[in-house]
Amino acid sequence: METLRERKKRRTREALVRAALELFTTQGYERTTVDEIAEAVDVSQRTFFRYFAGKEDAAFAVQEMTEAHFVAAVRARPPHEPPMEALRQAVLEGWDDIRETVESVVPVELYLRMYRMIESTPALLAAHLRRSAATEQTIAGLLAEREGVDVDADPRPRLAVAVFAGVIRVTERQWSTGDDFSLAAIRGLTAAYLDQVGPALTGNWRAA
Amino acid sequence: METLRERKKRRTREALVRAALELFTTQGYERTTVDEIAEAVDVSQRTFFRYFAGKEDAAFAVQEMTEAHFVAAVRARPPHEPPMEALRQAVLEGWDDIRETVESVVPVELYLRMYRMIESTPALLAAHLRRSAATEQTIAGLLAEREGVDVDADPRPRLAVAVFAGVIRVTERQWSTGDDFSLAAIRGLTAAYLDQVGPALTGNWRAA
DNA sequence: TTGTCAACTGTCAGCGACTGTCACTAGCCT
DNA sequence: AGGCTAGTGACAGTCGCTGACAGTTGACAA
Repeated sequence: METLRERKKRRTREALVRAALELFTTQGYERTTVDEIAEAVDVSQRTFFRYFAGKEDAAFAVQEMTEAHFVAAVRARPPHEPPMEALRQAVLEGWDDIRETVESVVPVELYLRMYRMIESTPALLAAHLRRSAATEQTIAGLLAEREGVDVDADPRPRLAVAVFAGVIRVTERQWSTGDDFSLAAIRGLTAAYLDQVGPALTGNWRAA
Repeated sequence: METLRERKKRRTREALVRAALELFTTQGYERTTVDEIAEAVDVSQRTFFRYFAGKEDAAFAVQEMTEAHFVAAVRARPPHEPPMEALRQAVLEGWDDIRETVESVVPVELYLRMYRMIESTPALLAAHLRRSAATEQTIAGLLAEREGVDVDADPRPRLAVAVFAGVIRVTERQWSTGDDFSLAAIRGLTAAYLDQVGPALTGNWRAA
């Protein structure tokens, strides 16, 4: 069972995340200082840095949970599914699950606002892309294992994941700049865009 | 013609770039301070920041030239070429041209070392990915124009570019972690990986 | 050629992110 | 109850970066 000390720690951490996201999404990321976040939770700046490696870390605390969920979702896919189909299903079916997990820490609405803030803040976008690249590595490893090929010898796992991730990026961007921020919207976009990959690669587009 | 002032400016800037890349590649990016770079060229720290928006900017000074070249190469492709073919040719044929341009500022060997440093330094990798994302936007616009479609209404331009960029990323990574750093090597990898996209997307991989 | 103007530059001062150190408090465990 | 230790606060210091101001030097006209 959870000791008092651990409980306090978890509370402090979650309070810091909530305060950080709230401040980031209202004043902007750069204009929010670590001191402000610490003060909002009534701890010292030094303590903030004991919970997070940096300001950036706090900003991605929730994203980290969703990434872990996606990886788990891919891992849970039936082994007979072709690679791209497994990725597709994992991302489409994962959202409801993710929603619940997120809600246990911060309001989903705050999570969505933060998502947009990441997309529109260069420093955060850069960090997001780097983190995505790391996740891609993990997924590539999973696919290789599923299909029984060697990740380093066979380029197909990494290529498939890179292509998939590229589509997801376009989807994210479109969703975050649109005006419908519902989960249904991003699911619809994801499915539609994945279906458009084939047409986008073949021939020229004037014929259609 | 170039005035004395402009000549001095250009020399200072190029000296700063060379000093920066030299220091970054030998001591590492984080362990190199702006003061060191400025001191190596015998200017004040303040002057460094008048030439570059930040330490990061200096690190990507050369990359910026190659990106501009790639965009120009795509723009120069015959309009009848299908989109993906235009990108492929632009990247494969662009290298020799780029090599010359790079050489006019820093030794190619230093450029290659810097490339690897970027791939292996999280902060630089993040910046690199963000910059790539920006370039992707530009290319997507070009493709849309070529094909006479609307970038915002038709997802295909962005999807095609995202897929292409994903493949290039995998190629870059493979090249920078391998042991053959020649231009021929990266050209070969690029062609091979682009050809592998189709197979990577369809069916499962065990059959092959 | 010379004087004026604008462009560059150096110096100084300061902010914010981040780190090391050290003393201290508060939960844990016997 | 009392020792042990994880967690914290306070303080000082480094580094990236910016603003303000003053000095210098090249450009260009008279």
